Amino acid sequence: MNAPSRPRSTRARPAKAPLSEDAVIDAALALLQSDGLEAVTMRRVAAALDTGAASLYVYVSGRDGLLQSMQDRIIATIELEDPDPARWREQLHTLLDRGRQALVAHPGIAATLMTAPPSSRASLVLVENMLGILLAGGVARQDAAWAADIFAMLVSYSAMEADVRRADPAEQAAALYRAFTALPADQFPLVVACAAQLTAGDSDERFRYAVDVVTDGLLARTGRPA
Amino acid sequence: MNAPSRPRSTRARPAKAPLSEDAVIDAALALLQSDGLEAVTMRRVAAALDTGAASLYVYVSGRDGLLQSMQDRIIATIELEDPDPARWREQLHTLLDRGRQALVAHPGIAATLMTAPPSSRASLVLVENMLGILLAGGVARQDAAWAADIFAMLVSYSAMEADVRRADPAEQAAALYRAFTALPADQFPLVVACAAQLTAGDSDERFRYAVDVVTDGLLARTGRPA
DNA sequence: ACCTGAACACCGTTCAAGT
DNA sequence: ACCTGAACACCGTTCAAGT
Repeated sequence: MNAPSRPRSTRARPAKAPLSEDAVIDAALALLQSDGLEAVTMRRVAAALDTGAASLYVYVSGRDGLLQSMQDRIIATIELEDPDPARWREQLHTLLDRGRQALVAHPGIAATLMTAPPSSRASLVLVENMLGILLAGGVARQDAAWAADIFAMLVSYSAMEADVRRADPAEQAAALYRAFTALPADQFPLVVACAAQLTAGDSDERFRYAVDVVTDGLLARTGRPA
Repeated sequence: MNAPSRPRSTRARPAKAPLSEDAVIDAALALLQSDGLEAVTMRRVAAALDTGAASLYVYVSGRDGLLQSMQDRIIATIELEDPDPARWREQLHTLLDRGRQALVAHPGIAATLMTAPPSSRASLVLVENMLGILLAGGVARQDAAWAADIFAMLVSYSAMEADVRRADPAEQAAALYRAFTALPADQFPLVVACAAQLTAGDSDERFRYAVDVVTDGLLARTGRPA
């Protein structure tokens, strides 16, 4: 049973890549995309690699470390913008949208960004780029620094919202609208009156709005004494 | 060994409250405050109530339901503001600060708000109040509705940041500053140059800033065509 | 030197069996 | 009718024992 007639080229055992940190992260990302975040367990990732959970600890410090590495890999794929004072605001939108899309492409990862904010090289590159764009826009250093934090939060939050609303967002919004309008108007007059506004927009529109509001707020501060 | 001489009033067995949803939530909140979020397990909550985990399922739909109920209890404690056009901006800060403090007083609960946003009556009351304040400030309905979402996010995020920075925030900021200034200046010129700004401010200051920026952004839009 | 089976100390949730 | 012990199907992590 051990001398198969299958042709044995130099690549006879094709896939079965040797274990490595990258292989572990790849397997974990594949699992994340197919089965969601709670499927990313040490045991399941190991099973996907045809080994036991214990073997992963050679390449990864544990589940939290693995999640961090996954974040880094995703963040590193975000293409940067070369700051241009003539179109900085558009560049900001482009960069943040790319970040949001990278997270949305990996459902569940956004939630991990909130509990364990990334402090990796990849995220620093992003901060550097964001600072460049904001400073190109004439935003003061302190404002740019604190705004970078706010924008990062908007990206994560919006991606999380998109994760939650993935299934039939229009129907979810409609259900929310019905729930709001059905509330007792004497107790929730404004929620009832603003039901349409509260449920308006998909997560792209809401994201764009949030970025615009913060940007407008920054501009309102520019050149104004602290 | 079973007939103690201790005086036996009508309250001989003092604490041992009968199980109820409130009792379960109380026990869970106590555990949250003393041992953190990961200590809030069905088994440990049950143990604190001198029973088995299975007994909790009569009063609570499961761990997620329990966490939701805990959120609601905390949110319900937030005192509201009576919207006044003359001082709406101050009222907004007051309300949001109260929300933030309520979350910070229960370390770990903020993280659960991000993954499972509250849709309870208590949070609707808060949205109603926020809308009232913003509309009193002359903010347009659509802006107020979307801004309510952004402010809620700022509150949760800031509380989460405070949770993370609980231990020695000044030293953490100093360590971050050292890390930033130690970066290669050719690759991260702006992060190095803005190290002081990036690490400036405690979480109260950063929170106040974020609320102010968003408010300024809203005002910049007020009366401006969409 | 490298890898891993089996164990440890936990989880949330269910349900048959008890009172 | 109410409660719960014990079981089920999982976790992350460690480490002695194997190759």
